[in-house]
Amino acid sequence: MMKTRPKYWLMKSEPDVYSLDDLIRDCITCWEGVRNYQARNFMRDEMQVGDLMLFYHSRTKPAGVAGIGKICKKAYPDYTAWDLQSPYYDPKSSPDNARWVMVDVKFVNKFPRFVSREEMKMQAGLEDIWVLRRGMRLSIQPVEERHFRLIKRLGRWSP
DNA sequence: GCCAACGTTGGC
DNA sequence: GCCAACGTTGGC
Repeated sequence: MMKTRPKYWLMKSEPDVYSLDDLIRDCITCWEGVRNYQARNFMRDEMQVGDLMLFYHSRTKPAGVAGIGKICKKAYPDYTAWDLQSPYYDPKSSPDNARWVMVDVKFVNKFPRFVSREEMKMQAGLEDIWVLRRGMRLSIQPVEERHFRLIKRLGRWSP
Protein backbone atom coordinates (compact mmCIF):
# COMPACT_ATOMS: atom_id res chain seq x y z
CA MET A 1 0.00 0.00 0.00
CA MET A 2 1.32 3.39 -0.94
CA LYS A 3 1.85 5.85 1.83
CA THR A 4 -0.48 8.80 1.49
CA ARG A 5 0.73 12.35 1.65
CA PRO A 6 0.25 14.04 5.00
CA LYS A 7 -2.47 16.70 4.97
CA TYR A 8 -1.96 17.92 8.51
CA TRP A 9 1.06 19.56 10.00
CA LEU A 10 2.48 20.96 13.18
CA MET A 11 4.55 24.09 12.80
CA LYS A 12 6.54 25.53 15.68
CA SER A 13 7.06 29.15 16.42
CA GLU A 14 8.41 30.92 19.43
CA PRO A 15 5.65 33.34 20.41
CA ASP A 16 8.23 36.01 21.27
CA VAL A 17 9.22 35.88 17.61
CA TYR A 18 5.85 35.19 15.99
CA SER A 19 2.71 34.10 17.81
CA LEU A 20 -0.76 33.02 16.79
CA ASP A 21 -1.99 36.47 17.80
CA ASP A 22 0.46 37.92 15.30
CA LEU A 23 -1.11 35.69 12.65
CA ILE A 24 -4.58 36.92 13.66
CA ARG A 25 -3.34 40.47 13.15
CA ASP A 26 -1.66 39.68 9.81
CA CYS A 27 -4.30 37.22 8.57
CA ILE A 28 -1.65 35.70 6.25
CA THR A 29 2.06 35.33 6.85
CA CYS A 30 5.03 33.80 5.07
CA TRP A 31 6.67 31.11 7.17
CA GLU A 32 10.23 32.30 6.73
CA GLY A 33 13.40 31.24 8.44
CA VAL A 34 13.21 27.46 8.29
CA ARG A 35 16.85 26.36 8.04
CA ASN A 36 16.65 22.63 8.43
CA TYR A 37 16.70 20.30 5.45
CA GLN A 38 14.12 17.82 6.67
CA ALA A 39 11.69 20.61 7.53
CA ARG A 40 12.37 22.28 4.20
CA ASN A 41 11.73 19.04 2.33
CA PHE A 42 8.37 18.64 3.99
CA MET A 43 7.39 22.13 2.86
CA ARG A 44 8.86 21.79 -0.60
CA ASP A 45 7.77 18.26 -1.44
CA GLU A 46 4.67 17.49 0.56
CA MET A 47 2.75 20.56 1.67
CA GLN A 48 -0.14 21.62 -0.48
CA VAL A 49 -2.57 24.48 -0.49
CA GLY A 50 -5.49 23.65 1.78
CA ASP A 51 -3.50 21.59 4.27
CA LEU A 52 -4.21 22.47 7.88
CA MET A 53 -1.55 23.13 10.48
CA LEU A 54 -1.39 23.15 14.26
CA PHE A 55 0.21 26.41 15.37
CA TYR A 56 2.56 25.30 18.13
CA HIS A 57 4.13 27.71 20.58
CA SER A 58 7.59 26.51 21.54
CA ARG A 59 10.18 27.72 24.01
CA THR A 60 7.54 29.26 26.19
CA LYS A 61 5.61 28.33 29.27
CA PRO A 62 3.47 26.57 28.70
CA ALA A 63 4.38 25.19 25.30
CA GLY A 64 1.53 23.83 23.23
CA VAL A 65 -0.94 24.24 20.40
CA ALA A 66 -2.60 27.64 20.24
CA GLY A 67 -4.77 27.21 17.17
CA ILE A 68 -5.10 26.30 13.53
CA GLY A 69 -3.85 27.73 10.27
CA LYS A 70 -4.17 26.74 6.64
CA ILE A 71 -1.51 26.52 3.97
CA CYS A 72 -2.55 29.08 1.36
CA LYS A 73 0.51 29.21 -0.89
CA LYS A 74 2.79 26.36 -1.82
CA ALA A 75 6.53 26.43 -1.29
CA TYR A 76 8.50 29.26 -2.92
CA PRO A 77 11.99 30.64 -2.32
CA ASP A 78 12.66 32.07 1.12
CA TYR A 79 14.14 35.40 0.14
CA THR A 80 15.16 36.26 3.70
CA ALA A 81 18.08 33.87 3.08
CA TRP A 82 19.70 36.39 0.74
CA ASP A 83 18.81 39.46 2.77
CA LEU A 84 21.95 40.60 4.57
CA GLN A 85 19.86 42.39 7.18
CA SER A 86 17.81 39.33 8.02
CA PRO A 87 18.58 37.11 11.00
CA TYR A 88 17.89 34.24 8.61
CA TYR A 89 20.57 35.29 6.14
CA ASP A 90 22.43 32.37 4.58
CA PRO A 91 25.35 33.17 2.27
CA LYS A 92 24.95 29.78 0.58
CA SER A 93 21.54 30.73 -0.79
CA SER A 94 21.03 33.16 -3.67
CA PRO A 95 18.21 34.25 -5.99
CA ASP A 96 19.79 32.10 -8.71
CA ASN A 97 19.97 29.08 -6.50
CA ALA A 98 17.55 29.25 -3.60
CA ARG A 99 18.40 26.80 -0.90
CA TRP A 100 15.45 27.46 1.41
CA VAL A 101 11.73 27.72 0.85
CA MET A 102 8.71 28.99 2.72
CA VAL A 103 4.96 28.64 2.45
CA ASP A 104 2.19 31.09 3.27
CA VAL A 105 -0.09 30.34 6.19
CA LYS A 106 -3.53 31.80 6.72
CA PHE A 107 -5.23 32.16 10.08
CA VAL A 108 -8.14 29.78 10.65
CA ASN A 109 -8.90 29.54 14.33
CA LYS A 110 -7.61 30.32 17.79
CA PHE A 111 -8.52 27.52 20.15
CA PRO A 112 -10.98 28.49 22.89
CA ARG A 113 -8.71 26.30 25.05
CA PHE A 114 -4.93 26.35 24.66
CA VAL A 115 -3.75 22.73 24.41
CA SER A 116 -0.61 22.54 26.48
CA ARG A 117 2.18 20.06 25.92
CA GLU A 118 1.54 18.80 29.43
CA GLU A 119 -2.06 18.04 28.56
CA MET A 120 -1.01 16.34 25.34
CA LYS A 121 1.30 14.05 27.28
CA MET A 122 -1.57 13.03 29.54
CA GLN A 123 -3.93 12.41 26.66
CA ALA A 124 -4.59 8.83 25.60
CA GLY A 125 -4.18 8.55 21.86
CA LEU A 126 -1.36 11.06 21.54
CA GLU A 127 1.40 8.76 22.75
CA ASP A 128 3.07 8.56 19.35
CA ILE A 129 2.66 12.10 18.03
CA TRP A 130 5.97 13.39 16.72
CA VAL A 131 6.15 16.52 18.83
CA LEU A 132 6.19 14.52 22.06
CA ARG A 133 9.03 12.26 20.96
CA ARG A 134 12.16 12.57 22.95
CA GLY A 135 14.75 14.73 21.26
CA MET A 136 12.36 15.76 18.49
CA ARG A 137 13.12 19.33 17.51
CA LEU A 138 11.98 19.44 13.92
CA SER A 139 10.06 22.68 13.40
CA ILE A 140 7.78 21.31 10.67
CA GLN A 141 6.19 17.96 11.38
CA PRO A 142 3.53 15.85 9.69
CA VAL A 143 0.54 15.09 11.90
CA GLU A 144 -1.75 12.10 11.53
CA GLU A 145 -5.41 12.85 11.00
CA ARG A 146 -6.45 11.08 14.21
CA HIS A 147 -3.97 13.21 16.17
CA PHE A 148 -5.18 16.36 14.49
CA ARG A 149 -8.80 15.54 15.30
CA LEU A 150 -7.99 14.77 18.90
CA ILE A 151 -6.09 18.01 19.42
CA LYS A 152 -8.75 20.18 17.84
CA ARG A 153 -11.29 18.49 20.11
CA LEU A 154 -9.12 19.27 23.13
CA GLY A 155 -8.95 22.85 21.91
CA ARG A 156 -12.76 22.92 21.64
CA TRP A 157 -12.64 23.87 18.00
CA SER A 158 -15.97 23.20 16.33
CA PRO A 159 -15.92 24.56 12.80
C1' DG B 1 19.56 29.50 32.59
C1' DC B 2 20.76 24.57 32.24
C1' DC B 3 21.85 21.02 29.35
C1' DA B 4 20.57 16.79 26.49
C1' DA B 5 19.80 15.77 22.01
C1' DC B 6 20.42 17.01 17.51
C1' DG B 7 22.37 18.88 13.07
C1' DT B 8 26.29 20.91 10.74
C1' DT B 9 31.06 21.86 9.85
C1' DG B 10 35.62 21.01 8.72
C1' DG B 11 40.18 18.76 9.57
C1' DC B 12 42.24 14.74 8.43
C1' DG C 1 33.88 9.57 4.55
C1' DC C 2 34.78 9.59 9.55
C1' DC C 3 33.99 11.92 13.61
C1' DA C 4 35.18 15.55 17.13
C1' DA C 5 33.99 20.06 17.92
C1' DC C 6 30.77 23.36 17.70
C1' DG C 7 26.22 25.68 17.41
C1' DT C 8 21.24 25.33 18.06
C1' DT C 9 16.83 23.80 19.77
C1' DG C 10 13.62 23.64 23.16
C1' DG C 11 11.78 21.24 27.35
C1' DC C 12 12.40 21.70 31.95
